[in-house]
Amino acid sequence: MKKGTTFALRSFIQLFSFNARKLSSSSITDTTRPFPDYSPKKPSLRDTELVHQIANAIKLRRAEPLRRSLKPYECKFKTDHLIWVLMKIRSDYNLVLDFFEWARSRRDSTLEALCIVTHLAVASKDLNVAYSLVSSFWERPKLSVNDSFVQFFDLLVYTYKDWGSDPNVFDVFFRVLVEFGMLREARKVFEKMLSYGLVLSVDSCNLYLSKEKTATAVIVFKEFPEVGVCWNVASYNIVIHCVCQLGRVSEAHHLLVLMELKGYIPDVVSYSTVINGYCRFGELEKVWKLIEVMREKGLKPNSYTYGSVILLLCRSCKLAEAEEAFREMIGDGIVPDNVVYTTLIDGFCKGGNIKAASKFFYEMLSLDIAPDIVTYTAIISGFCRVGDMVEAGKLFHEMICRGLEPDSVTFTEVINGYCKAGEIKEAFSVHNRMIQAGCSPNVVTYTALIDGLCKEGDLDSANDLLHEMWKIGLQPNLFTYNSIVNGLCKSGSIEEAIKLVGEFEAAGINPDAFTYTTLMDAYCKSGEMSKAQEVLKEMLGRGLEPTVVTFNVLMNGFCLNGMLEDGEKLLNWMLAKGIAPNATTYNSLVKLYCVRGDVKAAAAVYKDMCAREVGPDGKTYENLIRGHCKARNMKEAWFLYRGMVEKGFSVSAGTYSDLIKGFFKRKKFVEARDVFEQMKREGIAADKEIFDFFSDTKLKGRGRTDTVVDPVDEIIENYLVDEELREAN
DNA sequence: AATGAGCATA
Repeated sequence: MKKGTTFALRSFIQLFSFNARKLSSSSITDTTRPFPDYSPKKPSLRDTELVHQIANAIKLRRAEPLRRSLKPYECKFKTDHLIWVLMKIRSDYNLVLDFFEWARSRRDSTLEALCIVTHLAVASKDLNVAYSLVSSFWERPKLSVNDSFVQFFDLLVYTYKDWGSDPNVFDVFFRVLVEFGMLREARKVFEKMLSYGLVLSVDSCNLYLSKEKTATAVIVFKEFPEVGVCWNVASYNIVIHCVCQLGRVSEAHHLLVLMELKGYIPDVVSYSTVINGYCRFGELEKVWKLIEVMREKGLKPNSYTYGSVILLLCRSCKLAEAEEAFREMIGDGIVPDNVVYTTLIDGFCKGGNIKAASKFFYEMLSLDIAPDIVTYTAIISGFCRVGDMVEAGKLFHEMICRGLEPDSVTFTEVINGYCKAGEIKEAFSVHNRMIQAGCSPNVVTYTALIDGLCKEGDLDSANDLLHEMWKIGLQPNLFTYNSIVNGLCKSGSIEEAIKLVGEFEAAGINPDAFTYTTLMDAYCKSGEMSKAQEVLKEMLGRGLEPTVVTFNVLMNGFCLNGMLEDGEKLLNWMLAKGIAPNATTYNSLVKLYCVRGDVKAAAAVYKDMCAREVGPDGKTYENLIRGHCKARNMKEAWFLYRGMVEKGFSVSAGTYSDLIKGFFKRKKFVEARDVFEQMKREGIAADKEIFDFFSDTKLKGRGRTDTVVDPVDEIIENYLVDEELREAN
């Protein structure tokens, strides 16, 4: 524990502020209460004799174990004697501790004695022991917490004058309360101490400030100086953080400026906290500017500062810049920690670039930076996201082997991964393991399972699970209901879904943009565009903010239904309204143009999206490659394929097929085979069509031998076996 | 004194 410093408030002011003013010191005596006198019960003659004997025995036989020295007195010793003995041995602090422990072990201790020993510990500057003595009071359950607290505190005050008179004791007491989350009680202690003319140390007040609710902390920060607390830089940092948490980042920035004007020199933490605030609200420009300012002040951004910036860049899909910032940080001589690595890993996983994420993961391993459960959860979720449950399972196992216990987040992530991969059985088996491991599934876990069942079309089981949730006392939330709404929609029961929305709304859970977007999507896909627009109207009427996805659903609807003009109109409308389209928005249009055979138009859309700095995703590439392959424009298709791989997007079996077919049509057999080999290396099985291409060429003798797949090629062989089996059935 | 992870929509 840090050493606390307590000032006698009034004398502090007298010394430094109102040096020679007697008036203030006389007004002090008016308002300040003196500490009470200590008047213990007097021992009887017989007790005095016993106490004397005990004290002498343990003092003289200091070298022996206390238990042995006290053996002769064991029977006669009563709780009342404890304090009288302590009075006799108080100058020998270590003896006091031993004796108190002895009395405690035979349950002959009192709260008053605990207070006395605490005072002696503080007086001996043994703050750690003082801290654990006070803590021990709350670690052993008492009848009523509140009563005991008052009792404890009153006794501490009562014994103060005679047993130590070291004001640090109240800092210790206060800190324990704060650490135990008893903030109201801590506050009471603070105020009581004021009435005795003592003000607790800044360090203790900072601890309290950091644990208090954000809004309260801001108020405390304003009020405490009035009673004599002199805040320091750390206090400012805590409050800056609170103000950021309240979403008032510019105010926090203002506080940063203000503190400097008041003579407190902001440090790296002050700047980093405001920077982190701006990062949370996506104000990248202000972030760069502030980093510049802090550099000018001679402060070097550290891994926290960079971590915040990197997180923002990841969240805004600027992964290349995130990596750039990371390299810059290393170039700056800052050693990255596991948090920064985890941020990057998670960022790249969410951006669909599992390769880059893995690269960072192994990079951190090679640097001996130990991944923790958050890191593992991030990388596992990355593999889950791309549907690679084999790798996800491996990492899950590896993490357990490293002695890291998966928590409910990790388990839920894996369960969700299996659900999304359609492996519901596996998901439930992990669910069972989770329970066996003593980890309780929560609403998120159940929602993942329900969503998985819904996507399987097993709405009955989903419903059963919903009832199980109720049974074990878990309240389904909006996520849970939205999953079921989606399930109903996908199974064609849009009306049922709408009924359910009405039901949970009546139960006090209001539908959100997700709910409405799901319903819109259902109508779009069933070709009922006017109904979809009605849902949109209702959603807007309720003041719900549509998201890009809402418009993407609409865009997808237009494109699916061949309403190209409406789609283009929607895009322009979005641009005019300042709603930033993303890759999915453009993908719908790209796809429609490709389907119509208008690759030129598709390429124009692609160019447009790039010009607007919307990064293409895997789907963009897939659609464009398919379009170009269909148009036999293999140069362009190959270029896009290279770009796609370079950016780390995984290439699907479909895209490989498109390329192979395209090359075949162009009679580029070497290229076709290269792609096929690459596909094999990735462990992706070719479909029948591709196989036919290769076998046809072979049969017809059109291809050169080296372009033909080896007849013992395992994939084809496997395929043949499969086909034969299928045909046999 | 300040950073990182899970569930719903295209």
